[in-house]
Amino acid sequence: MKEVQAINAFAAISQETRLRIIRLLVVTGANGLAAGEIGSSLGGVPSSRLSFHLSQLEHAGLVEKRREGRSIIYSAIFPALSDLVAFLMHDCCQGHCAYCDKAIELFSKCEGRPTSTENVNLKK
Amino acid sequence: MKEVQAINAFAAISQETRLRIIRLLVVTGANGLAAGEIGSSLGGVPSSRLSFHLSQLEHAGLVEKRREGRSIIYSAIFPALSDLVAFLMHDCCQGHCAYCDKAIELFSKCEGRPTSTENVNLKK
DNA sequence: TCATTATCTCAATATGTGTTGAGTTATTGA
DNA sequence: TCAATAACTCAACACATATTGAGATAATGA
Repeated sequence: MKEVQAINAFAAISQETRLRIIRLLVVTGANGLAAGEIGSSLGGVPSSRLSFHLSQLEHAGLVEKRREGRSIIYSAIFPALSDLVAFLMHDCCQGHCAYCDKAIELFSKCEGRPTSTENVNLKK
Repeated sequence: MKEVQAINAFAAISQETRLRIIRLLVVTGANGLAAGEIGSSLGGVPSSRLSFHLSQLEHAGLVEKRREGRSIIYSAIFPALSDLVAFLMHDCCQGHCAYCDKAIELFSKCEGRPTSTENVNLKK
């Protein structure tokens, strides 16, 4: 991940509505939610505002959309989120922080689907 | 962590100079760096600008400072960074993503000091 | 005490961002 | 084809943020 991308991504989520959208989509997972459902989950965000923020998030590379009938379904791009975290914590303690190293590795495995604890093996 | 704090933190790191400062301080670890060292590591940021950005980061709760002689030493607040990541990825896949759950747990253990892999145990 | 170094504060300016409302495009079912 | 629904685009305004330079404060060593 490049610095500009990281800056754009952080800028995207440093706004109330957008942060709420992303957190909602993180909980929702890979299936995503229709724009309208997002708006109502967030307590009735006006459509023009919602649309504006969704396109900001899309531009920042954090969400993607697909059309399904009348609806446009938005979902979080999980690798983008994990790259973002990795960029922030890169080389923690000069690369000698085993906690962060391992955490970054685990995040990168998330694909927006429920995972069983059995898949989580700490030894490489 | 509250939403406002998260928004302020993300806003703080969505600016080139500040993102670079934080990443530098993450690599540096708990010992921190003097303001002047930060400025020169970043390729000569003018002092008034550096000072402005450091105080923004401090306000956002991401760095702390202490005086040592003439210098003011800044260091990253590691728990704040891990809380931030946790806030973003909270309840991933409705709380059924074992990767993210574990990653969040590991991040929270980082204290800005090198860690040996022996300390990293994935079974609770 | 004085000069020096390190860092911060402040005000002015320029630039960027969020919100709003009106109007537009796309899809569906009658 | 038409009405209804879902979502988007655009322009205008208000507000927030970054940069700059000048000046202030704090600690050190001679």
